[in-house]
Amino acid sequence: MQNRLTIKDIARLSGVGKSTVSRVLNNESGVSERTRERVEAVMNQHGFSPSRSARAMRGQSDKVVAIIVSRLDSLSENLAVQTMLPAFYEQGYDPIMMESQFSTQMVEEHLGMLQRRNIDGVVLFGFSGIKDDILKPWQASLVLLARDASGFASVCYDDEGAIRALMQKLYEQGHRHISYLGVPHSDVTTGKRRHEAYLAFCKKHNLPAVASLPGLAMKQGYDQVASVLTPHTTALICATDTLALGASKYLQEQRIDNLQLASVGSTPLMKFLHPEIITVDPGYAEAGHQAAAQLIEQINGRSEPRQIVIPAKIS
Amino acid sequence: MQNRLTIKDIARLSGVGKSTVSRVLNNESGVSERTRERVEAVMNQHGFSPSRSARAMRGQSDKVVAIIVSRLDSLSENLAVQTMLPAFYEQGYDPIMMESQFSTQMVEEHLGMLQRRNIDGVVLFGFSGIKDDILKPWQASLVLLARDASGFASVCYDDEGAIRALMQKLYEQGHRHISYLGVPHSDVTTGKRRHEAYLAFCKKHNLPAVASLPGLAMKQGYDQVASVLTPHTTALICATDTLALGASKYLQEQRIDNLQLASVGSTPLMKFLHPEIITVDPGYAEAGHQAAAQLIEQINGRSEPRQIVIPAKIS
DNA sequence: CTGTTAGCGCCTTCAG
DNA sequence: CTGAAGGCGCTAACAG
Repeated sequence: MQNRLTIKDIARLSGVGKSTVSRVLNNESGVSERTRERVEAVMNQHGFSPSRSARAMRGQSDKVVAIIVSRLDSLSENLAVQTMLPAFYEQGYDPIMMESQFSTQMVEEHLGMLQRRNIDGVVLFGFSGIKDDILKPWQASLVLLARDASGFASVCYDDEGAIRALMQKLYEQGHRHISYLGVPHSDVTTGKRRHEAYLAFCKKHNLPAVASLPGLAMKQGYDQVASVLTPHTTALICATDTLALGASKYLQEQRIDNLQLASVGSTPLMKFLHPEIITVDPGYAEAGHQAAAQLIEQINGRSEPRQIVIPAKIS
Repeated sequence: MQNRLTIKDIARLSGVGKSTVSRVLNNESGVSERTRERVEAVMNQHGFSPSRSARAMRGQSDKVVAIIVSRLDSLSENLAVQTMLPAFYEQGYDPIMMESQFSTQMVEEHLGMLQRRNIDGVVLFGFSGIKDDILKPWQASLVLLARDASGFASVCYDDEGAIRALMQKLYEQGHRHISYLGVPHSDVTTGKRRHEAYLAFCKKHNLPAVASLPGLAMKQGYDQVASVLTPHTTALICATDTLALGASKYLQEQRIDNLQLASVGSTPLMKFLHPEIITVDPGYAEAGHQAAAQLIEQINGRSEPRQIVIPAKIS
């Protein structure tokens, strides 16, 4: 870890000047093919790699980004992060992880810390309560996930499309009494948009709407399913897989098995525990990919903040 | 993000020399109280924070560590990482995340990458197949989690104690036909040690041992439970919560409800889905904490590689 | 095309 | 106790 070579060494070893080595290193034009090859040979031979810190000091960028997840054990966020990591590595960025635990205060603290560390960019998994002005300083180097805000880059799921797809499927199967278990409107995407999509479909097809919006937690699903079940109910849509997990536990306990469950989010756990549930994949993997790509483009100044929506795929 | 202040600015603003500012920054002795206060005042006033890269360049350490998890969605590893992150932040270390997906090749690649980046240390969640010689170069700055290897620092769970505690509990409840669902011996800790602890208990108390070691996956638990159920079986121990999840799905489907389940690993998901299962907490949270602490001590040269074992807590 | 010359922000002698 | 000078590894002008 100690006596690593420097460009100076490489220069000496290949009989050229430091700057030539630097040019080769950065694939700059204006180096003869012969010289380049020679220098590259020496580099490989010694397994040379330039000092990050030194480059950072000159270039202002240390090629570090942060990913702030809400919870490390969020099934959906995991899927997104899983595709994000390789994408960052590929471009030479080191992703550091932080957990917000759905606390705006933690987000603030983390962002403060990141700013002091002069980090290149941030992917933030959004949740309700985050105020835009906290994010302001990051406008140019932030990608919001699962949430959008005007002026900020974001990668969102197609909340409306996802719900509509599920409803459509159930409708085609003949269901006419479909209940809904969701999240309060204070959560704009998972809460409001999905619920409204449900209501819209019901209205359009003249179906009775029976809904409850307890929250994101499994236990809330478990506790509240009963409240949306009527004697006519034949199907139930859950806004998230977590809610569906809670709901189905209740249904199982009550031995209610004449109900078609459907939910947004086809995580592996869900697929395994309840393959009978109709799910729609909001495209977590794709979202992770896009978020990383977008952030990198922004960092390199090759893109303005864009708002991306991932199409949902029924599965 | 652009024109941050430097110690030079602070020096000018407080009417001292750069070196004095540097001394204050590093809490070095040999600065008069008055000067120190003045400089500190200016620093706070301007929210000054020194450039990481510049310090790194001089000091060799950029205060970055890596955490290599096997899978981002591992419930147990998540719990450990959750306590690790704050511990690292507190000491000024940035933890970057990597996923090995149980592939030794990925581990190699990641470690190579980390070495090139001149990182300070690594926490590696071990699994079977990792060869010691790959880790050799990291001997001084690596902490192995959930696995041990001679010469390396490690934080392990008390596999034997955990199983014994579960067996003891079941035994006290009157169970005499306890089956076991585990992991192959190629996995030394979760596989071999736990299984042997089971066998030892059976032998000591003269119980019949009925076991199968399918693997780590939920589906394997699901597929293999049947093979360890005899007409006499009244209890079943699973080596991991994941296996237990798979097993209990099968039992539920078969409407087998006269079986006491027990498992190592009391993750929140487990607690929620199956509160009736007897679990023992291997101390994931504590392990994360200790791993971070140990790594930091090693980096600072304040500790040799130690092998730590976390006591299991029945819950 | 290539080498030389300055720094980037910080820490570390070495003189005052 | 404090300031000035030098250098860490690299990039970016500027000369050849």
